[in-house]
Amino acid sequence: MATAELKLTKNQRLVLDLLCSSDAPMSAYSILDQLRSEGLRAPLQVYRALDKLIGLGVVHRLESMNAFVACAHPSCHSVEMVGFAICETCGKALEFADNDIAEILSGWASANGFAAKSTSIEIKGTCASCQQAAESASGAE
Amino acid sequence: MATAELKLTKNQRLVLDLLCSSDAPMSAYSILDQLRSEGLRAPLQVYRALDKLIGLGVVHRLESMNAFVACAHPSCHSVEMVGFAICETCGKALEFADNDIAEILSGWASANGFAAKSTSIEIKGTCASCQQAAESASGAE
DNA sequence: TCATTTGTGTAATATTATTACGTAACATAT
DNA sequence: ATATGTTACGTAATAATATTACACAAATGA
Ligand SMILES: [Zn+2]
Ligand SMILES: [Zn+2]
Ligand SMILES: [Zn+2]
Ligand SMILES: [Zn+2]
Repeated sequence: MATAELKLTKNQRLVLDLLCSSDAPMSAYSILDQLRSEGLRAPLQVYRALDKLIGLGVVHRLESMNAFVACAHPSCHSVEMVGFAICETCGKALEFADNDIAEILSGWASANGFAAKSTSIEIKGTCASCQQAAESASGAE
Repeated sequence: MATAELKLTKNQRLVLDLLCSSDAPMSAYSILDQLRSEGLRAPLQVYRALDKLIGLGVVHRLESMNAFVACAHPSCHSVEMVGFAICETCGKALEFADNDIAEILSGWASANGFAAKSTSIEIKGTCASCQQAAESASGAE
């Protein structure tokens, strides 16, 4: 994560560091709860920091979950197209980037006269490790 | 819209018909307000109807807007992959289906051991007619 | 210095969604 | 017909998520 050199305010830094240390997406209010000890008191302090970080591309919003996650990519913080595979069992979100999809989507957009600003792809399902866990559990019964 | 032959309850029918007659996505609470005259009183009545209709594939949820829209496709009501281009100016949502994208995404999923259940793609931007309106407005100044 | 932008803190409020509980309608198998 | 299981309904209360409004402070740049 090459976010250390970013010039951020105290609140923005707190939120970003927390998200980076989390292994799963967090809601704005759980971010707030975690940062009360650091002096944050109101939802707006979190939402403002999140807005800025999302604008920088170092945090993404998971639209389908009202949750937020640090960008998994070391440098290329895309705001234009972001994709996640979200496991409904463990709650983790795998970020992916796919040029082919980006091209098809921008092709569709230009063919339809639509000026795209940002695209979000969210796949819901079960991740590999949760599938294995489920298999071995049912096998052991 | 081939939804007439669907066997729905009164509340489900009310919600679906309202969404079909709307030219833009609606929030659950605006659906409720529109249907108060028909006897609906509580959010849950709307959410329950929406859950059912979404399960049938005749209504989609726009994750990024907390809004709901009737499926634009006459027969093939896909639950697996749905895509929308959402205009941030007029609020309308254009539904699209793209086999190429579905294939790439399912390819990514199987390569990563992820069992996908549903996928949502949401493109935010400006639709063709709103772009033209903006152009002619700036040209007229 | 002055003006502008950006960020902060607090309070109040708006919007979206769910839980809990009891009842009614419907299908269908005995 | 009656018992059973499933689905839907209505109401109330509450939880979870997000925004508006206002006043002030810090950083930025001419
Ligand atoms: Zn990213
Ligand atoms: Zn998992
Ligand atoms: Zn559809
Ligand atoms: Zn438009």
